[in-house]
Amino acid sequence: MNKLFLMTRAEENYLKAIFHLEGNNSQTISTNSIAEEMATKPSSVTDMAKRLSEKRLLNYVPYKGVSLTQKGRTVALAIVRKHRLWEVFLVKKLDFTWDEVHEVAEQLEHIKSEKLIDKIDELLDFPKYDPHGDPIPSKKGEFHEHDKKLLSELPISTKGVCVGVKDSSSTFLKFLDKNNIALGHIIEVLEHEEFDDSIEIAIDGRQLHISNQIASNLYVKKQD
Amino acid sequence: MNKLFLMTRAEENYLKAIFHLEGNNSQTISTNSIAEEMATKPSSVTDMAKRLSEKRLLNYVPYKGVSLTQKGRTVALAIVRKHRLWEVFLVKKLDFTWDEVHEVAEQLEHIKSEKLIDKIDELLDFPKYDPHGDPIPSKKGEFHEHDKKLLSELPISTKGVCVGVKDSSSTFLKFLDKNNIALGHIIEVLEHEEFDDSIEIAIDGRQLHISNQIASNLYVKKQD
DNA sequence: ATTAAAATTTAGACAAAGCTAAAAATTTAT
DNA sequence: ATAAATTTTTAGCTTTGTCTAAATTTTAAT
Repeated sequence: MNKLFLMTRAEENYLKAIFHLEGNNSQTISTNSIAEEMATKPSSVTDMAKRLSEKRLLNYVPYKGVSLTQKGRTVALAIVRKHRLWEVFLVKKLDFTWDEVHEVAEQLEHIKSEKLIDKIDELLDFPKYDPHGDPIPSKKGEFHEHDKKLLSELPISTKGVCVGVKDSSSTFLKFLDKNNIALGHIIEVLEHEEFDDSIEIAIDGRQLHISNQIASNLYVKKQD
Repeated sequence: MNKLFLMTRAEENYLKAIFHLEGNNSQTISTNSIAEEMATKPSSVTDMAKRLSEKRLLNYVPYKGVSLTQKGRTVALAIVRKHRLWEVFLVKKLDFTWDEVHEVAEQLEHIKSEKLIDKIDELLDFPKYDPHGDPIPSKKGEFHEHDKKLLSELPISTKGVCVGVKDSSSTFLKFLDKNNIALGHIIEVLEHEEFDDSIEIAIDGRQLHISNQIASNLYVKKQD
């Protein structure tokens, strides 16, 4: 029936990377940017672009770039779904911290068993977001992003719930842990230092001074 | 430190296959038998034998056969441990049946994360046997087989607890399910038909007539 | 509108892991 | 003990996915 099963690991990784690069804005993606994202060489990307184009997973126009076909997007969504569900599993069931999950999920996302991932989904009670606040596509590929904005864009004296991180590197996540900043916490912007765009925030009854670098990597949902 | 991490999937599968072929009797294994076990060609086995020998994971003497080195045995045990722990996980936590787990565990056994498998082990409360009654090596590689014998070898009027299956093919396991034979059940041999070596057994208060083919694929532990 | 710079593709190589067909070694049978 | 049969290895080829270096195309700059 569907040939999604005979995807190689490399092919899956390319589709996933392109999915991430496409983001919302659906422009065409350069081979160069894919190479950078995947820590490989542009010439390797070209090779793979041809193969995936053969398989109707990518639209590829030489020298112009690449975009996911409908079929390619479906495959990419399935992988992202698996990746994020495994992340939730690791955190909720095995007490991994949110900075430990990515590496392992990169492996687990390639396990081929529809039943397995559906059972994991069920075990976790069908979570909508992963430990970093990123949305988890449903079995049908539906998902919705939080209505979020960067903390750095939140006006003074307004409050927001922390709903995600932009940078999910281990160092950033560990910094947040150390400062007791976690998803679900309410943050109020108290002051804005014009000189370096750092801000003073209130969180959990504490006051904290954070750099713009931090604030522009934290997503908040504006409170009504 | 240890290079166990840069094993490829193929290499791991070879070591596992050789481990299974070695069994208790520690003779040298022919390339032919490995090829058969792995559904591949003897020439491919020779190639891999050389590579694994290079890596000090196998003792390989051309034309004479192959055996695991201590290092190779350690790697093989780690893979078997992962395979069997995942099988328990699938059955106990995700309601897979014992005939469904093998295929998925074949994939999961290659996930590289010591923390992951140790947490799974803990979540399952350090099981000693997998769903087919095979022993699970501990983190240190220790395990002990049940003191089992084949049901076909149990004398008349003696009882045994069912502790494992020899054949763990889906068809055999489904047959057992259909006849309500599961690990832990007590079986008494009532009669022995000399003509075809079939036997009459009592299990769960029922009486059942089973062929020698069945009886010689079921392990029991003799009751005291 | 040329030219220079940057991005992209092509060509050719390589490693892993497999295959087939032929050659060599070992075992078995007469 | 030799020939036949079997097992094992070698040699050479294939595919996947990568790389480097060279060639080509596109974009940017004067």
